[in-house]
Amino acid sequence: MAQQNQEKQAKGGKDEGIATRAQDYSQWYLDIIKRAELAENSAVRGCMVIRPHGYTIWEKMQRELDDRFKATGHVNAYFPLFIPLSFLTKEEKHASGFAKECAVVTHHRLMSKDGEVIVDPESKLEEPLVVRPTSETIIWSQYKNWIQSYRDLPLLINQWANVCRWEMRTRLFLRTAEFLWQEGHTAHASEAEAREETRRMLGVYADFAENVMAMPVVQGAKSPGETFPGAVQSLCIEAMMQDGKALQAGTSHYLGQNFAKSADVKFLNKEGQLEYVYATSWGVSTRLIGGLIMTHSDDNGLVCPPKLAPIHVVVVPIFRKDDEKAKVMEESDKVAAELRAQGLTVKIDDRDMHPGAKYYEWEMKGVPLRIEIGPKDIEKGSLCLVRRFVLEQEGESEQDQRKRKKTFPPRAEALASVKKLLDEMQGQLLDRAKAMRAKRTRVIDSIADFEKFFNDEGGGFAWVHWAGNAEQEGELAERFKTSVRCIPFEDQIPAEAKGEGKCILTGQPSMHRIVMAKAY
RNA sequence: CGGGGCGUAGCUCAGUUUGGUAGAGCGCGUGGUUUGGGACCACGAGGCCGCAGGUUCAAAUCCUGUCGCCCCGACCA
Repeated sequence: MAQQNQEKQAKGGKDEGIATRAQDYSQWYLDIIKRAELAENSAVRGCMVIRPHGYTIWEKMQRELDDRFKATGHVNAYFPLFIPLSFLTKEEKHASGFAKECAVVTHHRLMSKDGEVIVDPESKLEEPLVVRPTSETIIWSQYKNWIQSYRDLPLLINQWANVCRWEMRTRLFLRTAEFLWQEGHTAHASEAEAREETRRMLGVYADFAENVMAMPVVQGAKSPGETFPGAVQSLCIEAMMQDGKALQAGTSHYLGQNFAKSADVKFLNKEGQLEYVYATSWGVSTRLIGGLIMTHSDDNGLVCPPKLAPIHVVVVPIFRKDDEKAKVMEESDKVAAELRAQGLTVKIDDRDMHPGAKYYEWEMKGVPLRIEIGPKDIEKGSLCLVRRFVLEQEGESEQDQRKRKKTFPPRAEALASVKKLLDEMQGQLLDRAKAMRAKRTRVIDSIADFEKFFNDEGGGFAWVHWAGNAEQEGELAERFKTSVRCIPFEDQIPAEAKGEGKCILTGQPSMHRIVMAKAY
């Protein structure tokens, strides 16, 4: 950003630019988060402060997801932040999977000494407490008391919580030491039912991603190497960001009887026999906000799908003199009231600033629709509607595109069209994201083409036949920084990628193609 | 955790080579003129130069340590 700002200053421009995607994609991502006031770093390494504009997006995500969880029969509950160390050691694979990234509480008291506050060495806990990296262990220790009979099943519980994973390298939203998420934990009387639940909740995530976030995803299973510690099988949704890298946007795990065994949770089935319970867990996190940014935003700032936009419409009053101001403000209030009556969130920006400055600011913050109201509009009985974005047309100048964003419909017509317009924009975002993904998706049958795709053509999703083992996957990771993102379900495979073939690396027969990509 | 870069006003950065009273632009406050794509004038507020030691008559500047941020690796949702 420094270089760009210097350029802008040299041109006499304003010191308010962000990096462009072409210049520096990761800087662009960070600039947007900062300038749209979504989040910022905190005094604690790796932990972020989610600012109101960002948190509102999360609240809207929560509402949409929670409604879907309830509609599929789940209820919310809350389990503790702290997990006794001994709990975490019960399930061996699970424990070793998280061992390297756990925060541990060892004392319970502070004291003053020589003017400083120190940890009181006398207050050492008998058993250290682990700050939850996920809650399977503590939840299942409780489920033991709740489940005796098949009549107690299925147990369908979700919790909204924070979790802590002590990451070496963090990035706002995508990977932070503490993050917010939901974790569903269900118990079932049969493997089939648990597997069905695993798949159902992945479907909920996919529906949410596409229809609320306007972010298309590929649904499938994780390779053994990427399976959740302690799970029998992990399912995932994978989205493609604008730089062609994959983002795991949600996971749903079939846990088999692993946690039931480690927590000793048995139930009496209809036949009167004791059996271990079958389990699932599934989660999405604030990482989705990172995915949202990298799917839709542009060089002017955040682009937010209307369904998640903290503000749907910003009204910018325009006036010169006091008598104009009175009329314009009155009309602005009326317009806002009529839109609010339609259930829309409307902000009137009446700050004493030039209108242009406000336009830039609200574009940066991703408000989908702007209404400019000035004396001319009142006189003509029309409104000036400005969309946050229009679909790109080739060879179009910035000026022309800006014009295309604006319309001046009669007042009544304008107010009646706002919801339709927002819906249309929601749809356009999904279409645009799908087109972007299609452009960076290839069916690939040789390592040479694979290399060309990732090294020369920018990369993306490569649909390849794969029969390699974990070690061979590692070889590709070393050479191209790619990994198996998911083993897609049959219905997720595009027509041109269907059918059997030979492994791209080993030449061994392969039943169907998988998705390889670089990943966040 | 390894390699590289950077920490000076809210932001972006000069100043560090060669030690000598802390700078610019933007932003912020007040007053006035302005307001249909980032307004202008005047006045003003704001920094123990990331932090802690050390060298020195004197440290933003030299030395040591430490913390944080960014980029690239390894690890990960």
